[in-house]
Amino acid sequence: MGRVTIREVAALAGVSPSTVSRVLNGKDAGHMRPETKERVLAAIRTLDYTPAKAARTLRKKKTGVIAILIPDISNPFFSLLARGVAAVAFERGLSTLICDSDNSVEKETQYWDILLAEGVDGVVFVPVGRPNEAKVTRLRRRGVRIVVADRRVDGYPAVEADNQAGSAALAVHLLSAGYRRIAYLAGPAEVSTAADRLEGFVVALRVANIEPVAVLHGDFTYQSGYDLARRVLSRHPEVEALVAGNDLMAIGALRAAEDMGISVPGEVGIAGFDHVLPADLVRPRLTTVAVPAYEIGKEAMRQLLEGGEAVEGRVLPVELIVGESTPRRGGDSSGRTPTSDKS
Amino acid sequence: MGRVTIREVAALAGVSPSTVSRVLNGKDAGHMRPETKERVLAAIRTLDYTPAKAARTLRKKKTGVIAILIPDISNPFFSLLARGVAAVAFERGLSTLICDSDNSVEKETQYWDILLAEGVDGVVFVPVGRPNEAKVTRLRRRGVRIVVADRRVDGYPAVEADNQAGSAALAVHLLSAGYRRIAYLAGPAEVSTAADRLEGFVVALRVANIEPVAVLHGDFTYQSGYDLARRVLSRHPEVEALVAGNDLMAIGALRAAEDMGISVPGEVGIAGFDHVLPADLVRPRLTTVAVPAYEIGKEAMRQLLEGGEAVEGRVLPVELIVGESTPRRGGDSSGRTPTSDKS
DNA sequence: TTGAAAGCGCTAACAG
DNA sequence: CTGTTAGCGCTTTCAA
Repeated sequence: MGRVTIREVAALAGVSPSTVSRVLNGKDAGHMRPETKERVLAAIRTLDYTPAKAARTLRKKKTGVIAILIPDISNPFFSLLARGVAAVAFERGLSTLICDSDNSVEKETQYWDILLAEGVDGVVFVPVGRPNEAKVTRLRRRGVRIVVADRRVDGYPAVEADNQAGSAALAVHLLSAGYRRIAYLAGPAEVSTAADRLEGFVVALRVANIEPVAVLHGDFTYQSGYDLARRVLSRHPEVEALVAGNDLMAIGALRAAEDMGISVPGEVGIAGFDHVLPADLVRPRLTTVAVPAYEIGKEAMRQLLEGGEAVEGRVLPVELIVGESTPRRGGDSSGRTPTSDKS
Repeated sequence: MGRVTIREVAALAGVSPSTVSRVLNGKDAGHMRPETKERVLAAIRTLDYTPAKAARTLRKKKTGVIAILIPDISNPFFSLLARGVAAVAFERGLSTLICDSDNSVEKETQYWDILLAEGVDGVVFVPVGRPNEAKVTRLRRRGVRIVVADRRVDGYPAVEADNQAGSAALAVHLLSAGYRRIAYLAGPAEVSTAADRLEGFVVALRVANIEPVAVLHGDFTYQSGYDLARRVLSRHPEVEALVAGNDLMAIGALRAAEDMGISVPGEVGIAGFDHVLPADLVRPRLTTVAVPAYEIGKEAMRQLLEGGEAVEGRVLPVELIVGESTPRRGGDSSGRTPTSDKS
């Protein structure tokens, strides 16, 4: 029942605890008799010894724990990202602590205290909104490295997708498929990801001298996509395509159209962003932009390790996925006929 | 930069470290001068002191960390379950360590070593298959409580859904809707969840003197649902309904039928189990059984805390959700016409 | 090439 | 009611 300690191993091997420690830490490069080392290893095996992490941490002042602070682990995008972080951490022998802030800035703030007490060595951070500077600063002062993922926050190194380029590609695709009257259902204005996607899209349209029919802000949830789509579709019967800030909202929009008796893509085209699993399950298959969530996680973790003082962000490429939800439009640019608008 | 310690707090407050410790641990019930306590609290605030967890752990031999060991965090069912565990742990001031065994018994086994070193106080465990007894026993010997969730494993307390009852309800629904020729696409035979669902279903059919047309085993993934469905649909043109062991497999089956040009629910009905988000996004809406993943997580964590020696399982109720994928069948019981079978 | 000794920061007897 | 003392299990000088 009592834990096996390094002293017992030392005793069994007939050496001192320091020697055992050296073996454990690979500090035996060249200058240790292979025979001694072998005896220690044998003792470790017979006693089934595992070092106590707490003691080691206390001594070294490094926990070997990386925190992943994300808004919602049950969102497949974030869980993929988390897996990416964990994969790289695992390779390096680091543990990961997943902290789910539940889309609440308050809970997120609580977590900063916990992470401080926990003594994590680094944090991969996907903020819910504007992070609590004071709390975060306390960690940074203690030398904890923090990398922001999938967002940008001033003063922090960040790893994100090329949202602007993705949106631009999407816009070009829609334009060349014949869509002109387009409404944009954006994510929260204060999140850089949402803002970038919106801006990339609007700028690309502008090049063709087109303005969106409407721009509404939601919160990246299925429900907000549904609600905004209903609003737009009833107020703007002429709209030809709905572009959402992420896939979840796009799927919500799809259902809204369905519930209003508007056929997709027959009467209105729909596009999303992210390319998360649920989008694959939906019919018509969604036109979207694939964001490498797993890669973002891996890259963020690498940045954490390399710790170059570069506060610049790293931007990963995205890929346009053309589905069935935005087919080429016929010459008709009149939108739905008023009679089909049963808002 | 250097960490603030309990001694510095003590010095500033003009007391001994033990007194500070007492304040920190609420060991001041009645017998401490309020004034002293106030001074300590003030010192803590001015110095912005946070106790070092590692030191505390080393002393108390309790880490305050609960591990959640699950097969796949990007599966919405498990991430919901994990959130349930984390919610209860958070209330009690415990941290949670999410470990993703990636559907691999081997990685799961590795994790037992890590958890041992980490010194977790308890584990909520969703096994991939048959767990490595030896590794798990090491933890248990050291007093680590382990609760199995969403499964049963001999000798462990468990929290699971009433899979048999759910399957029975589903069977009754299908029978009364007029389905007779039913194939069952089960999960892995060695997982109790899959076995219970299958058994509950078959037993309920038997009451009506009916046997399944076929029973095939998959592995709970979308892909296996797809593959098994193709097989069944081409070999058994007479089949009227496909019942899958979980929603992911059911969605796979849906796509398989679609790809084979078989209409759902026109020619064949489909049902699943779990009622996870993606199932909501699919059309036709899936008939399924809602399993309270979040509640299972919460309850498992509670069991961990209560630690009653009850090795009995707690079984949570489920609810039949009737969707559009299994409408009442007309009198025709002839199945699809051979010509529509384009396997 | 190895051992002895001194803590890391905290808590828990045991005194007073 | 509060202080003193002795470690928890490990790593790391410093000596040998």
